Amino acid sequence: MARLLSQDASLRSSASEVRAEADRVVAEIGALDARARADALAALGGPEARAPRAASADHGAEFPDLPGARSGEVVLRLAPFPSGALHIGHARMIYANDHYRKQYAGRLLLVFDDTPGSEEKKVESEFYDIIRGDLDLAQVRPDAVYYKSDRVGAFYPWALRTIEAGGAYVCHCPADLLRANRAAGRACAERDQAVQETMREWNRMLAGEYAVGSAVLRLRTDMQDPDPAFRDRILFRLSNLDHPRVGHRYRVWPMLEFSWAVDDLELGITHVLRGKDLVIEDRMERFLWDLWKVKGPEFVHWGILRIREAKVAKSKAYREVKSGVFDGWDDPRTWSLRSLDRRGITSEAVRAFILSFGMSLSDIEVPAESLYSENRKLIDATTMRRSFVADPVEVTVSGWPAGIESAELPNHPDRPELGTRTVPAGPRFYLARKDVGAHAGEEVRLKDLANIRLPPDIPESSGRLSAEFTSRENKRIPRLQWVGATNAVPVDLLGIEGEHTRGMGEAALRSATPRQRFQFERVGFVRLDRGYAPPDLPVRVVYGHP
RNA sequence: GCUCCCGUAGUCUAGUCCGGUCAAGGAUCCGUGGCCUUCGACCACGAAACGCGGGUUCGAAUCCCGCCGGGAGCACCA
Repeated sequence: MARLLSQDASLRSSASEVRAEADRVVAEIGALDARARADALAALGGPEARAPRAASADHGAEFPDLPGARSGEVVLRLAPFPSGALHIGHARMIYANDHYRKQYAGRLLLVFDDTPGSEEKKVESEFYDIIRGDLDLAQVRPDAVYYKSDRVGAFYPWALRTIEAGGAYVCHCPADLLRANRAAGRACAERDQAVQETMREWNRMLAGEYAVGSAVLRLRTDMQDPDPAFRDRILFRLSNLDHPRVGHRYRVWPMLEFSWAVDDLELGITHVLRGKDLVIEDRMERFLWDLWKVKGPEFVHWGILRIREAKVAKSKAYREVKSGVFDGWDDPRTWSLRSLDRRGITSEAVRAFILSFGMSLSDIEVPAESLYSENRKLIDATTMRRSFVADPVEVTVSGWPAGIESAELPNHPDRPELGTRTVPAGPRFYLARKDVGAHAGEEVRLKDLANIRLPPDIPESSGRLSAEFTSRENKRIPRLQWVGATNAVPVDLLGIEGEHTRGMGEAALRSATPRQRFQFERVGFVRLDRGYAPPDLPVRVVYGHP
């Protein structure tokens, strides 16, 4: 109908009649089956019937073309601050950049944004390697690596240029006064400073004549700027924090915006991809480039992303790791990339998960379930099944048929090509206390094996009890997960809240080696941390997801 | 408070620039059934959305205005 109207304006005035007629025709067509419809269409010489709309591989999420980008000429950057391991929150920075690098056959630079930070957020030497390891895990290899701390000297000429252009002044206001003035839109007396005076002051800063906190170089924007955040922002400040790479060599350090205004130029960055929490930095960089009369890269943003389960504050993770409350940077509670790896969550799953959000500017909070779903798609078909029971009770089955000493179980119920394993089966078993309690006095089936009757009274704490064999007939009664007691292995299951669950695993787990993935039936996917080390170290596995 | 950004099912996302084929597509989650000796996977079916109010138009998720809601920034951190 739309096509009719758009092609013949004269019909528009009688649109309601056209609609009625169109509805009749559509109803008529709708009554035909697909084949008749296609035939009729062909008879009219029309186009082939359209296939139903198809979704793309990335769930259809959008990555619009980068403005002005040409294949082979795009240069992007990753700019982590080395004060912790890379978190799942960093994954968007990593994969969005990597996605565009591939799309445009571009280059991706790793630039450690290692200016000294603050007392609360310090640069620490161990994190350079940790972050590079995290990128390896993520399977994103930078084309080159730079360090801001190597480039401090490169920033000073640009500071001079800014001062000469009349764009900056040295301010001695204490931090709180500076903030109050900014909020009030009030200029301090030093704002009128002449270029020559600023030059002298700047040299005094460099010469170390001022105490930390007593002088800053500020950009002269406009103290009446409608955005209070943009009023005369700071360009350089003094810091005497010991830097892991350059020690105390520099006292005058650029703020993030200034350092990037320079490096985005000097490193030849063509496109800056960042979260929209950093939009004011765009404006700062552009302001400086205008002052310097140069042209800088384009900016593209994404919205704020939160993972519902991963709301741990970065500073909290840092404290807990340092104090030893957390295992380390791969403790599941950190939600670091390495902790996901430890849980058996593949980098491909993380990538697919992140790319599913596209470059949307919406602020979103997603459940980790979506990530788990991606991982399941990737590992389910190749992951062997194993039995594990938590909080086990040893059950001895009386009347167990002689001759049944083991069972051959498939490694994967849907994939016979993964083979089978043989596990000892009875008369002694481990069953989960929870299962036994829920079916006291009932006949239950040991999954894939035989039926037994549980005793009516289950002692709260006893470690063992007895049951009786009933039959091997495949009855539709509750089926319980079991582990044959012979050669069973103690297992320590580390959960994502850092909790440990002790249980028993089937004999086949004796030979399992670190980094192997399994699905513990009815529990979830796990990854082995440490193999069995008798006499006292249980197999340790880390829980991944259902 | 000021500045900027964002509002499509429970949660993400496509569609919005260039109004009609969108009685809105996909994913995930949830429910039911199947397969069936996993609470996993797979298959089938089902439930589920254009924030609100005006306007323009034959026709609005799409354009305009107002409102409401959410987020971010307002560090001598990054």
